[in-house]
Amino acid sequence: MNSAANALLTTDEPAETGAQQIRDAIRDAIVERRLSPGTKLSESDVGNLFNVSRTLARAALQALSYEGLVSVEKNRGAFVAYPSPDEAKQIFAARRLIEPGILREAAARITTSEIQHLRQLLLEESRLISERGQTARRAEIKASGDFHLTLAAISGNAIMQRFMEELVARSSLVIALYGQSTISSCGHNEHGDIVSAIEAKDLDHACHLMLHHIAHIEADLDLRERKGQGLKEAFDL
Amino acid sequence: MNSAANALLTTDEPAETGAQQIRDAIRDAIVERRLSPGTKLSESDVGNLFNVSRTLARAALQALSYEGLVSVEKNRGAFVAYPSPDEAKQIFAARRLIEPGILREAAARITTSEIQHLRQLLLEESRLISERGQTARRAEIKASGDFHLTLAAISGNAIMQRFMEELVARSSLVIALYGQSTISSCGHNEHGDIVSAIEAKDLDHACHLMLHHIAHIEADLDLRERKGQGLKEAFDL
DNA sequence: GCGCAAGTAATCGTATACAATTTGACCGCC
DNA sequence: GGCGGTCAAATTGTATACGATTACTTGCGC
Repeated sequence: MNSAANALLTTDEPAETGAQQIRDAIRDAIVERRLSPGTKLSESDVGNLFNVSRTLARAALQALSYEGLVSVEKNRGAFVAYPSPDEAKQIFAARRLIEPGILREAAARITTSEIQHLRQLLLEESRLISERGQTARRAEIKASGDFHLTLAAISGNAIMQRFMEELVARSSLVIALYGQSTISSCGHNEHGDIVSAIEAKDLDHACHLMLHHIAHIEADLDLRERKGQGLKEAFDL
Repeated sequence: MNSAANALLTTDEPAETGAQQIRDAIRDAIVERRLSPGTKLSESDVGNLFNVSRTLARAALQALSYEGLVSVEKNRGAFVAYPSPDEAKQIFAARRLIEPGILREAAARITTSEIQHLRQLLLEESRLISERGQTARRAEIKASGDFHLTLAAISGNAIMQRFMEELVARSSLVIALYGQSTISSCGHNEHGDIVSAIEAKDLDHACHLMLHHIAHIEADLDLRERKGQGLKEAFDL
């Protein structure tokens, strides 16, 4: 749940308009890899699944297409996005470009209670890593992303926060497609090191660690054209 | 027209699906300040205006709300976004954070023909500045933004390009609301200086100029709560 | 005259219905 | 047997219709 992260400073409007709930549900499913890239998301099917009309299903899918999580092809349907290696590179290039800036901004505004909150997240994350089971894996994936999102939230810039939400979500897709090792966050807890550097007010070091962290994630990818880059829909299930 | 900018490397799908055409039309109107912040955009009115059903009008407005150009209020309607001073600060903070990175990326990949293209844009821009008339003013606003967008396009990162499109569009709204001097781009052609710095391969200087350029735009704003921040809809036309 | 309340008009939220396009299959023809 | 065309099924694109919520107005009571 990123509700923990959002609880910090997002202005939540409890009355969500149906379509948004569906959008969030599908997004969670994609980010947690319950939906594989390339999966067809028919408007009718989505509507039936959530017991709403095609109108709402369509709206939700359109919304997800704006975030780059699903690609809608004219008169053909919506599919869970299947990022190309080039797109993957762009996603991580964008993160390398953005995250140091967010980190600096966040470090300048961070309070002791927020640091505690971050440490809490890290604890939860490491607990999930040690745990077994698919649900734990999914929770871990989400927790790993929540660290970066929380940092963005602390930075106080809602726009950058939204950009990061998109980038983190799409990163999850890329890792699902091209990741090699079982899990994204490698052995050492690089997140913890970053927090420590922030706490020590060593921003340059923190940024350095962040860049390395992103590089490590990217290094775990095998970014080669999958067999059937163009005919990916062949087995879209 | 940013078609000139897009012509560089965006993959355009000529068959746009109705709603997108409307979205683009409204976005252009907002960016060119033919629509004032706070203006009500009723779904029915938009639909009638473009001779389409409310369905498409609604889709277009939803899309624009994702870009932050219109704000839809539940059961009340859609309005041209009325960015608060705080939002305005966040928009420019985001630009300061992002644009240097884009600049570096673009400078690393730029070709001589692209430099020529940029110079062409600058020429067109300065021509518009010297010209009189409202249409020239609107074209100038667009041209000023197109410089930044073209730079993003040259960077080769479609994601960052999209982020910049949103930021530039929203900047236009902010300037419309809080701008003091007649036009955003101040006296000296800072854009030209940036291109020169790029051409000279002096990236640090180019970034420096870019940051100053953004600062200059921001310095021209009077970011104080407008009278009636809350009752802005009182005279929404 | 002012404040409050109920009714009414307008607008959005959602569902359903119809039209257009694509896909896959079947059948005849070469 | 392979190839091309035509037809049917499925899916999306768009429009219309109905229900719900909000804002406005009108009228009554004070």
